[in-house]
Amino acid sequence: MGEVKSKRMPRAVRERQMLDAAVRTFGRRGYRGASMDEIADLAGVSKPLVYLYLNSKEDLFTACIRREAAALTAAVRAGVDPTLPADRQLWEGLLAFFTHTAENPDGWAVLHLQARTTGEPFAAEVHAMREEIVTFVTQLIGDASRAGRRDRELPLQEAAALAEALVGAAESLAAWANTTPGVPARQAAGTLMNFAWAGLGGLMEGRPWTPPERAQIPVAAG
Amino acid sequence: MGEVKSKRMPRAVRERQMLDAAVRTFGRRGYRGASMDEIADLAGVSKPLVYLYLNSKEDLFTACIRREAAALTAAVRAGVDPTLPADRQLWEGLLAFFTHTAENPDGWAVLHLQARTTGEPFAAEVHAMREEIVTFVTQLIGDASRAGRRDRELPLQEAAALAEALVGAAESLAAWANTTPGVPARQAAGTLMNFAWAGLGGLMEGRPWTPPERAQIPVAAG
Amino acid sequence: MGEVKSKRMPRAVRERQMLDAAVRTFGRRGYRGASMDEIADLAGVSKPLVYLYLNSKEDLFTACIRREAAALTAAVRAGVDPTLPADRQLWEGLLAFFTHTAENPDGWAVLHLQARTTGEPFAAEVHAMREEIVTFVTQLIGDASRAGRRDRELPLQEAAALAEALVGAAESLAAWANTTPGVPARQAAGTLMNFAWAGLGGLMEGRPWTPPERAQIPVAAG
Amino acid sequence: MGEVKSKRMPRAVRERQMLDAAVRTFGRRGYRGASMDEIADLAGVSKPLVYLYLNSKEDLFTACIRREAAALTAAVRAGVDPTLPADRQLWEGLLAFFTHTAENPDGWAVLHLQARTTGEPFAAEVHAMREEIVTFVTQLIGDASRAGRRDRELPLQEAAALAEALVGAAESLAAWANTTPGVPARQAAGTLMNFAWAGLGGLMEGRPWTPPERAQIPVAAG
DNA sequence: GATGAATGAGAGTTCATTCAT
DNA sequence: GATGAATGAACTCTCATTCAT
Repeated sequence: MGEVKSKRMPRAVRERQMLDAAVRTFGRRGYRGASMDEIADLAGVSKPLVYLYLNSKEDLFTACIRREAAALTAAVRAGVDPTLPADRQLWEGLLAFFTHTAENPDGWAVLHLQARTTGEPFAAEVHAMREEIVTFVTQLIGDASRAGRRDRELPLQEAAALAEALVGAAESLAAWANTTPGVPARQAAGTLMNFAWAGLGGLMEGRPWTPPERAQIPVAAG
Repeated sequence: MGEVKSKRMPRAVRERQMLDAAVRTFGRRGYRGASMDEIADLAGVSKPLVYLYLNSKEDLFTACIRREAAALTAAVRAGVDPTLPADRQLWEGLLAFFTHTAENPDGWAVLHLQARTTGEPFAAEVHAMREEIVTFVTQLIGDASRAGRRDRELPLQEAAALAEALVGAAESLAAWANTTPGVPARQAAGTLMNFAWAGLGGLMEGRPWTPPERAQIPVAAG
Repeated sequence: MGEVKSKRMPRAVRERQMLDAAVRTFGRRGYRGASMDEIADLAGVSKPLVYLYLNSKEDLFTACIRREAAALTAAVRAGVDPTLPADRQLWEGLLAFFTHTAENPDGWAVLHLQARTTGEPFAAEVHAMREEIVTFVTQLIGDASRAGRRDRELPLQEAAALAEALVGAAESLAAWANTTPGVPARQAAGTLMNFAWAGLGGLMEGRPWTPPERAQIPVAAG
Repeated sequence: MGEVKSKRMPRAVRERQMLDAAVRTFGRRGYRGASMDEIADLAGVSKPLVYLYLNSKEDLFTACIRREAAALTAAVRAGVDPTLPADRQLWEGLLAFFTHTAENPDGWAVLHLQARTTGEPFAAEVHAMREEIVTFVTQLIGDASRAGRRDRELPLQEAAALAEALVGAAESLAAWANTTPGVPARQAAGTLMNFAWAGLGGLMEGRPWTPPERAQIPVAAG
């Protein structure tokens, strides 16, 4: 015996196989470049079964987006301890984010590259997830601001713009880290944390942000 | 009277019309989502003429990428005065970049969103342009570092990673500024300049980077 | 009732229908003149199904050539008894050849007219089959020569050239017999056999080749 | 000085250039495979000029057929001396035929391969020319028959069928001689003359047809 | 007389999607 | 529950043909 012909599997399992195949195919070929044939083949099922379970290409893509978005936000949430100070929370969130995207490159490609370029029904889906993260970061920045010097608290809109920049930088660095060999998640997170917290100015003046516990987080390599 | 049927135009003019239409269509629909029919219609010509002048969909897309990449780098180069100090150069470059992308949203979409997701022949084309910019920013960071405190000069690899983060942040902010109404190029550039130069830490401690001339560049609104 | 919509047939049957339609269409219109639409219509199926089963126009044409070439050589081989003397073998081969081409005019047109004019991938396919036949005839001529007067055995090259002429004459006569009404296969074979074996000189001197069994094979009609 | 831009040529010359280009292109690509663009390019003129002079692709192809057919029949006619005995006339005709087709391979391809496979308006054009030649050969065979033994004169229909076979063999040998290197026109004509006049039987019994002294065959070279 | 500019019509091919079994 | 059979619609690309200059 063996799994040569593993027919008659419970629906949930089959569905997961299909989504796995779809995420991989959409992530590499894009929405239009991916064909239902290829996805069905990769999932090891017939095409009509894909339609029976997932209705249409649109629905299938949406299901991929939702699953991957949920997985990413869950991973980040799970990595952050909300009782810690803001900078520590940010550090942990970044670490979780870079780790998850590195481990799920196809899922990340679906979210970051493909869903955003394929047009409205899908872009909105991703936008919602992103908004959640940006809001979280905005709050973090606000908290840190209040906990810092009292002279000048950052107004909300300013904090939002900064959160946008920070999240954008993280997204770009994730793509860069996934593409460039030898750049682990921890290092990407370190680079960005330094950049964000100390700024170029601070870095050049020898005042880097210092990560917790593991004393040395090198900015790039060395 | 009336330009109802403005036929028979010199080749150069028609070609520009076609590229304009193609950039707009590719930018909004993506490479595969765009149809040559739609492009020809939008350009006001017949499909065969598009093929006569631009050869194929691939060639047309490549021509779009090249034109837009050249326009963007030209705009940034024109905006920067290489005799100024590094932070001023960065500021001017960002301003030029945000201004140009705001004025050419479709061109920017082609470069940033579509070309990178459509696969190798095209992604490489954009990668070359981006590399040029990243190198420029890396040098800027290096220069600033050498001009600052001598205690610790940033190593090249560190500067490169920071440049990557900075460029990535700029790219993301450009998309954000183009999408969010009421965020002009100047403000996007200001936010990013502050973020990069002072860092969140610096900002929260009331040490923002101060832009030249026009005394106050508020981070977000104001 | 009625077979108005006889859908859902097994693949093998559909494939044969498609090949039949393709042979007919290619035979009459030529490779380029035939459209996949027409072939699909004639086969009673939709175009995508033709592509699903036969891949491309090129592959479809190649499949036609192979099928018809195999059928023709099989028919000739089946008609010839290799234990008989050379002239009897030639007679039987010609008879089988003219009979088969008369019964499959479209297949013969594909092989003789269309495949040879459509360019290299296809011409080579037919050339191989023809070579087989020419070789067979060359051997026959050589055998007959050895069995005849010993004064002068035909050298191989001469036999090959004669075989070429004989096969060429047969091909031309096949087209003529197929086009001219009232010229049955048996008569075409008789004419050629006389021409080949006795030559014009022998015929005019009243020394025709005499076919076996059925005493009288008239040269043309009568 | 210099023919760099040899514009403004008399119509007759331009037309000949176009026909030359057309014969070459049609001969190699076939009617449908040849594009008016390629023909105009090869002729060194613009496409509208081709249309101005030759009206349409159909007309152009017809013009090619007519010109090449006229040239071929003229060459054969010029090679034959009608005062000689029948076998000598046949020999001279074959020699002229093989010589002309060897010297005009594209023209021969248009007549023999392309025009016959492209469908009715064109096939009829070639058929007429061929009929002329077949009739000529039929007469030759009849003459020879009457001049030979009186026992049995060949009936007309028999002579016609033999003429058909002879012409068919000649056509096939022409293609073979043009394709096979090292087979000059004289040899092809010799092979066929032997085949036709003596027959395989006669050849094998050592009674070949003997060509006239080489001296007075001025058809090809000398 | 000669041509650059332009197109209507149709070709091969692919794909998301649905029955009938 | 699962699939082999089948298709409507759309897409890229080409070609013969014609104006306007």
